[in-house]
Amino acid sequence: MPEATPTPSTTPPAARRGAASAKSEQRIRDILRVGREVFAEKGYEHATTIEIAQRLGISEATVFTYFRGKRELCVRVIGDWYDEIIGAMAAALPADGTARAQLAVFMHTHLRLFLIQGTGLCALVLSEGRSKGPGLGDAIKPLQRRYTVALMDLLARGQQAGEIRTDMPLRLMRTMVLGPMEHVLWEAVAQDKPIDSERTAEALVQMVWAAISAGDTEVQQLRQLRSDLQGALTRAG
Amino acid sequence: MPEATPTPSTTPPAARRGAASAKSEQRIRDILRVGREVFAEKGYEHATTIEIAQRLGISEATVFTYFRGKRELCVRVIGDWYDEIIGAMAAALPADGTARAQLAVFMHTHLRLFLIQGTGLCALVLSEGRSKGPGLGDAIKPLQRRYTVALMDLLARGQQAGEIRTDMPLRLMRTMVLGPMEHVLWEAVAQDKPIDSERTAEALVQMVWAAISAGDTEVQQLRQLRSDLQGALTRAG
Amino acid sequence: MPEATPTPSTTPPAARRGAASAKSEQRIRDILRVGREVFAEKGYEHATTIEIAQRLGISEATVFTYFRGKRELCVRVIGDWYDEIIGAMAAALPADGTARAQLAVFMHTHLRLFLIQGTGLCALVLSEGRSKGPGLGDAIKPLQRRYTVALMDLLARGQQAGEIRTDMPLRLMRTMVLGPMEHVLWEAVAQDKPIDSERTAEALVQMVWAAISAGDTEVQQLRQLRSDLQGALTRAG
Amino acid sequence: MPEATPTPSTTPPAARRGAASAKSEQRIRDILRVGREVFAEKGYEHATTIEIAQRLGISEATVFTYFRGKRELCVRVIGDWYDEIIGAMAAALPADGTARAQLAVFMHTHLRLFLIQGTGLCALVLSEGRSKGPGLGDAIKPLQRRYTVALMDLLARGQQAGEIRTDMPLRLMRTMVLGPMEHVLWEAVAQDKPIDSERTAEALVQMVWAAISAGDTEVQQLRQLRSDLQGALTRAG
DNA sequence: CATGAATGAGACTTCATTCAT
DNA sequence: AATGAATGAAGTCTCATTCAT
Repeated sequence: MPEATPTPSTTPPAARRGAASAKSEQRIRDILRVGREVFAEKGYEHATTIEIAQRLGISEATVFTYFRGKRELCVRVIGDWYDEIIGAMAAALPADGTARAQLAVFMHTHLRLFLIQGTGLCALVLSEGRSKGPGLGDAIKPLQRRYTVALMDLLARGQQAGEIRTDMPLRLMRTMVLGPMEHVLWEAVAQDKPIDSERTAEALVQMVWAAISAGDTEVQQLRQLRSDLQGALTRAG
Repeated sequence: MPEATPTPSTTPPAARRGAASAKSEQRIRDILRVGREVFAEKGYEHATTIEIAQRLGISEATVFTYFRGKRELCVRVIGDWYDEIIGAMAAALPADGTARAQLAVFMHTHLRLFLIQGTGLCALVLSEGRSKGPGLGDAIKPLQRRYTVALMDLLARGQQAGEIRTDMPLRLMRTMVLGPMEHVLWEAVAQDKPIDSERTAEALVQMVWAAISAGDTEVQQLRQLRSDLQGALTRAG
Repeated sequence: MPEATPTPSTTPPAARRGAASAKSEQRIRDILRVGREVFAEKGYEHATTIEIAQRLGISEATVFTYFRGKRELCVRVIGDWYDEIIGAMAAALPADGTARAQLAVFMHTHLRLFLIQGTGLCALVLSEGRSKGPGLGDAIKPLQRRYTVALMDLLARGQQAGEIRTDMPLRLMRTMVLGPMEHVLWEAVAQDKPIDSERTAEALVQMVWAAISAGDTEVQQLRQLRSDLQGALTRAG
Repeated sequence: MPEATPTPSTTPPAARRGAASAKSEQRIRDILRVGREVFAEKGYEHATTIEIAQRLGISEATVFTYFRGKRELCVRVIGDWYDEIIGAMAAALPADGTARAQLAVFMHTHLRLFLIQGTGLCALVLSEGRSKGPGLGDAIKPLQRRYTVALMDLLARGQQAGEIRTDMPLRLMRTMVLGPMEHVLWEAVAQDKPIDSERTAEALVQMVWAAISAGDTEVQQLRQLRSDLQGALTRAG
């Protein structure tokens, strides 16, 4: 589905012909597929165009026939990947249900998606998300934002339903959801040790929910009291 | 204080330097300082030895007089930085106090430390933490472990004191603490927009504590707090 | 003829080259030819890849397109040279005949071959034959062994035929054959003065043969020769 | 004895003071001694001035206080070594006696001298004997010539005494003596396997003597006949 | 006299990218 | 459309050598 929308943001230098032939579309898909492999395995800097070409048994120059350069290819790879996980997440998230249930689905799905594709792409995105200069960062950020929209909506709806606490900015609650999962994924990457995504997700859901849920009224009020107090003390310095 | 222990892990090229004179120590400090800058700005791969030399107005060869190579310099840079933050954290953490108070100190200190030094080094460590080959990964991991020891101790003591839940593995609770903070730091890095470290830390502490506290205890403490407060107000007239 | 067997021992960098086209084969030959020149003139250490490239009017990078590195190129140069002389020697040596006749052919051919190709390669092989580290030594030794096999066979057959003394180890007799020739070649190299290979070879053959022949046999042969000669003169009237 | 004659061919840059102090003479001897070690182990190209300095526990610069540079130091090292072996050979060679006896002494002594010092210096001399450019070659050649004078005299006297054949140029007979010994030494170097110098020398003496001795009159005459015949045939095409 | 410190001059090697065929 | 071939630009690292102190 994602590749079905050949975002022409990346105009190949030569492939100017209006409609891409079936053959050339296949080529593009091949390069994207193998490019994803290589970038995931090696990271952006250590990936080489020649390795991508060799794995496909094609010439290095052919890669440049379809993509303006290494960076553009990588941007496409990451873009396609985001398209996939955004799509998969949309398909997995139930249209309705409690916020907690939706959060559970989100987190389970997130961990599964990121682990399924190997942790390489996860690392790629996390690593190259910065890289000042003319890096990939600028291309990646919008995608990340698009991806987190679903989570933000979920959280906002939870607040309106009174399930999720309202004394914290949405931004920070998003962090409470995504941060632990990224950390877990980093550990998996670093140790190259696959984790039990289901078990881990379930445990994290429990803790995250405890962190962001509205709790019963009394507790909520008490928390508000404490928060006010601390703020006052801080200001009083 | 951390640099006061000149870890001789970095032997100069062929042990050219015997006893470090005042001048050579200054040179080493200069190179480490500028190296930290450049590695933080550019990341390991994009940093170049020539840039480090040029910023100091010295010859590239001089850098190699004091450090065996680019990798060794970077390892030393990261090592010194870890020494600093581990030392600072040790100095900041109170010897006793409730687990919650200690956690609050830990998180406030963590965010402050990582933001003070610029986000570059944070990014460097997070990025190069993997890097299969003979990368920095192997040199960084032990440092990270050393750093998180303080947190693990804190959590374990909290469990023994009944403050922290015991139905979750320590590892995942560590993730609940570090994950959100890393995520917040990443956002700061990506948007190059400084965050209010104190406010953010306070909010995160509240949520993280809700996630990992023994629960019942929290309510009890809150009630105690309300009770104390009312008593105080009464006494204050 | 030797180059006709494109020993794929030298895999191009990351096997960039698949099937060798006519053009690329020509390039490889060019580089090998010039590489042979430069290595012969300068020796391994003093030869530079940039000089090889410049003499061909090509980029240094092109050299590395066809050869993995300086060492590999040099190994290939030496290997090809050995292939040539081993082939030439095999072609020159008669299948049968007395040991003395064969030795004469061997020595004449040896001197001619080593002088024809310039003494540089000879010096290269002799010089770099050691070079502890990861030098060329390990690559050269098997070739030298292959080359001397012909000589060893010759000597062994001579012993069995009773022509060559059996009171000395084969190894030392090989030394008696090769040593003087190498010495003569060294002198030629050092003085850059070409020698009369035929005359020198003939003289050396006589002395070497005196050193290794079965002795009694020689006298007998000489007497036979005189006798034959006298008979021939008589018949010739 | 050799170092006792501080050939001022190598004028140290600074040590201009007429009489070298005892202390500075010791320094020079130390550097020469260690330099010999290092050059012997590594060869000229792979030896580094810093290693020589480090083994002595002195500064690299100090080496340059006493020697103009690496090359000059190496030339002195080789020169001193030649002085030693020339002196040792002179001491070993008997003033009179048969040519065969003298040859035996010469060869035994030669092999012993070259092996005693390790094969490294031998390899150094043999290797760097060439090296065009501003190599060591030019400095080594005169020494080699000086060394071989003793052998040439020996051979000439043998001819006059009728012990050594006169149908070969002296130059080639010198080659018959030195060549096999160098070859044997090369093998020892290449295989790093020490050889039994006495046994080897004895065997070589026997063969070499067979090669260059006058033999009895009949044989000599027969050889002359054969030689004449071959020459005639060659000329006749 | 000894040396700590600094460096200029290269060497080898990698890779993304271009272009004629 | 595909590619063989070529390369510019850059980067890391080594070492003999100089000089002020």
